[in-house]
Amino acid sequence: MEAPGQITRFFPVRAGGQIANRNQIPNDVLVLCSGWAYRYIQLSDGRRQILQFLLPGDILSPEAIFGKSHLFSVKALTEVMVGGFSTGGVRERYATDSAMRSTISNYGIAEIRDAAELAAVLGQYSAEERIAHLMLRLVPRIAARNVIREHRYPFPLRQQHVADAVGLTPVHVSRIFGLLRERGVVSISEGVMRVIDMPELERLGALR
Amino acid sequence: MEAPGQITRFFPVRAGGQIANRNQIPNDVLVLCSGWAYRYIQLSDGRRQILQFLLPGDILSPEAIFGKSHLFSVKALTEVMVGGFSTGGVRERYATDSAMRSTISNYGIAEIRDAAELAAVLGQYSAEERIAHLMLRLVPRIAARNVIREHRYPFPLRQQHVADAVGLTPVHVSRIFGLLRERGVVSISEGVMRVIDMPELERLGALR
DNA sequence: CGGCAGTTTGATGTTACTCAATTTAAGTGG
DNA sequence: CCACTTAAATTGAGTAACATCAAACTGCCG
Repeated sequence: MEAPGQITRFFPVRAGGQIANRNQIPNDVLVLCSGWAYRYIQLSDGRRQILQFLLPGDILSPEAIFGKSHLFSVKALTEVMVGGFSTGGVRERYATDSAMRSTISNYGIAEIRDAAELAAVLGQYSAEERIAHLMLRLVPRIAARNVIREHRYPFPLRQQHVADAVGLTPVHVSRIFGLLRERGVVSISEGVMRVIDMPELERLGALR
Repeated sequence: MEAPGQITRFFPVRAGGQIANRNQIPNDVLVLCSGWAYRYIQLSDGRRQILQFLLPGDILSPEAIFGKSHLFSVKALTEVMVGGFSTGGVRERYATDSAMRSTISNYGIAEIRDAAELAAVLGQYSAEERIAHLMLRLVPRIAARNVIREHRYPFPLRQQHVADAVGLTPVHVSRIFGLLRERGVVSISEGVMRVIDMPELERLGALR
């Protein structure tokens, strides 16, 4: 067996490309090395729910650690590089290394928390609140990976992605974007999100 | 230290009573021994999202295993009995017993899957589909714990609980219940859910 | 019998969806 | 550099789904 923790694959995926399919059995634990991706659940009638946007360093398929079939499908949003660790190696370390166990269990708990908060937002929040919440969650994650000047965050999502993430139509997302821009809260265009009034964004979107 | 896996507390909670609060640090890993309870996230303006209904045998607070603060609040729906295991004991077994690790990690994965599916339902499904989905998920879980005759399932939820679980108002839940009853799909009254047309219920509520 | 919590029903209001047209932005090939 | 094409975003008008408000009804318990 190869050394645990070793990257066994490293490959590019072009923007829009499929990286994993729900219910398939994974070969590796996949990690996003560069670019953006997203997890989603596809319904047979064409609707889909985007569950999480993934940034460099994120694990694409946490369930793969335990050799279970994929819980979600994953697609590349931009051009990405993906690294793959052998599941065997990771599970080996999970069994023997208590620091690794702690890392993985914390990761799992964060996943549960995020999914539950998303459910609360989708169940209870209005269109405006949902969109504000999405922005608010992305801001610190983008900031952790990019140099941010003048509150301008790289933002490669199309309005269709936002719509699928918050359970609205792209048309309605466009209207809300217009509203938020007009009211001087955030302004999204040309792949950049500019946060103008952070306190207001928090008031709208924070989970309290 | 007490023997791991030992029940250290065992206590009743009356219907409607609080069992755990989000963000508090848990003392024990709590297990529901009898009755119904539910996990939810409470918002400061009074709205709340019910995330899961809990039946006997369910762990009320899975995150407690790792000593993290509660991810959700928990309330008793009916009168319940709750058992508490010391977190220390469970974590001890988690570290040393690989079967225990596997059980817990599977449990965690199921939690992530359920929360993600809930998010998909809340984000994408119509009122009717959401309610059908809720019923559909409950049916096998109720059946595993009760003798079912003539497709009649014990169902202690008030319409307010259903509303908070699917993100609708109680008034609208009442209308949809009326519709489903009239169309001969399911009929809910007096604490009993009667499934009349299971295939139709699946067609409406299954996640495909 | 009266009171209370929960459900049902009706009327009306609001939010978000649908459909369709227009504008904008970003290529692409001449 | 400029028509031409195409994908994405915006805007408007009409509609459907769900919320709100309020009243009536039900079953239950004292």
